[in-house]
Amino acid sequence: MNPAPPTGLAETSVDRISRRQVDKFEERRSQLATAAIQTLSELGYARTSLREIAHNSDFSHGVLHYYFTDKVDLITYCVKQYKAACVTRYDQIVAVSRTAPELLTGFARGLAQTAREDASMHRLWYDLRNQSLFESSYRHDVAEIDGSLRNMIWRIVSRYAELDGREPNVTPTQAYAVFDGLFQHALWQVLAGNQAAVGVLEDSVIVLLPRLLIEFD
Amino acid sequence: MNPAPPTGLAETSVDRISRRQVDKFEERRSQLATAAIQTLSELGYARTSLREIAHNSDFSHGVLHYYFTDKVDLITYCVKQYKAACVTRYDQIVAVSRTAPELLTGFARGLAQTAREDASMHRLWYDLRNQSLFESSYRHDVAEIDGSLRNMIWRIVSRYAELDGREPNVTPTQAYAVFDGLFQHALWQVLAGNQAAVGVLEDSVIVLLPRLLIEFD
DNA sequence: ACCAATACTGGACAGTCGTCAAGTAAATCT
DNA sequence: AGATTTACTTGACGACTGTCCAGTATTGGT
Repeated sequence: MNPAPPTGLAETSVDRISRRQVDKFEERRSQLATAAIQTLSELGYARTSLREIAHNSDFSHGVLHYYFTDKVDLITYCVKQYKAACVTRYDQIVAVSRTAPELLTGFARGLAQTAREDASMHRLWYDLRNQSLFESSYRHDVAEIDGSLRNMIWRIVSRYAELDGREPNVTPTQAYAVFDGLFQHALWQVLAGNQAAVGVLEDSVIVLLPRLLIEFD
Repeated sequence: MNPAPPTGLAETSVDRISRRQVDKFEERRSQLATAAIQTLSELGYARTSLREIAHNSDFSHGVLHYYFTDKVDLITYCVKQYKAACVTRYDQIVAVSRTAPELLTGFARGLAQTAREDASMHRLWYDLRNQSLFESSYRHDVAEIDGSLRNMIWRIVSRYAELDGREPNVTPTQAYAVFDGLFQHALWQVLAGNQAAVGVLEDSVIVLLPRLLIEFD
């Protein structure tokens, strides 16, 4: 029923057509996934239904089974799409920072801004990560995103160490766990109404990141 | 319909009777909550139904509305009951440790053991904490438990500092966020099948706790 | 203009959900 | 022992769920 993906290497006219179809197909999938992500971030996994997702899109509920085989397929697709939008966020801070303090404050401010402005999006991430503890269907993709986030944090930590002329004294996993913990708690506070928590988060990052490097002798 | 709680100060015979009834009432509530917690820790919030909870108890599904007004009431009760069993866990380690290294290894080992043996229980905690980001009904009780856990961590950190003759250099919130982050990531690994993660957790705690104190000059 | 393939709608399905109430069993009191 | 309250069961209710499908609108090739 669904259009087949492009098959051969030589691009015949048939292939060109089917590729255009596949592009449109992918485009709509992405569009529906966006509506799904919005719904999920508002209601949470437990209370999100396919009908509600469709209601937040321009289409009826039946279309979801035209573009996705089932609910797991849809949400898996959402998780992957979320990743693409999220992971590269801090690489620019790494790129532009010329000194260690500059990178430090930039990173801290970036995390704080994310907690302030993208709170719903990130509670969705934590919700889905938690779902993967119960439904193994999501585990693989969640692990992939988690790894990407860990790498992102590590790029920051190791670049910070480099700019400061020192060496990291923790593993990537440890660094990620620390900042993830800080961010998560700030997020909880923010969503509970405590806007001041983003300032606390910012300060915490500034205090703790330097301590993840080896001490001066 | 439900027996009233004890009313007055002077304990008449009527009061004694009603208190006995209240005790039995509370006992059964606790019993049902235990079945609910077991179910929740196995299936997660999103897939736990009242019928499944009743199925994991000795009673039929109708009884749940005899002892709880609705689902929120039941789960709120579960959250509170969970707290009582969980929070005091590490205080004994603080009490018996005579030296800083002893407390350090005891704490690290305790966390690792918890991640190994009570994994399902704790993924339930994270699941419910996450639910509270979407359903404000649970927010108050979750915040209370979170505060208790933070205090528990802080007792360990401050006692560790005391035994080591130094001072903590982080806030209670920061310390809690760090160890919560480490624990959560280890828990994810364990539930994904990577048993080695508990060793990593143990090492991480031993590496990081000392760095939460002010450095020697 | 016609036709076939694609895109989408909207209703129906079987199942499950939380909730409730009528009815039975058990315990308690007089 | 009989009467009354408490404890619990069972079946039902309407609402909602994911899934599927027959049918309609839309598109694009010829």
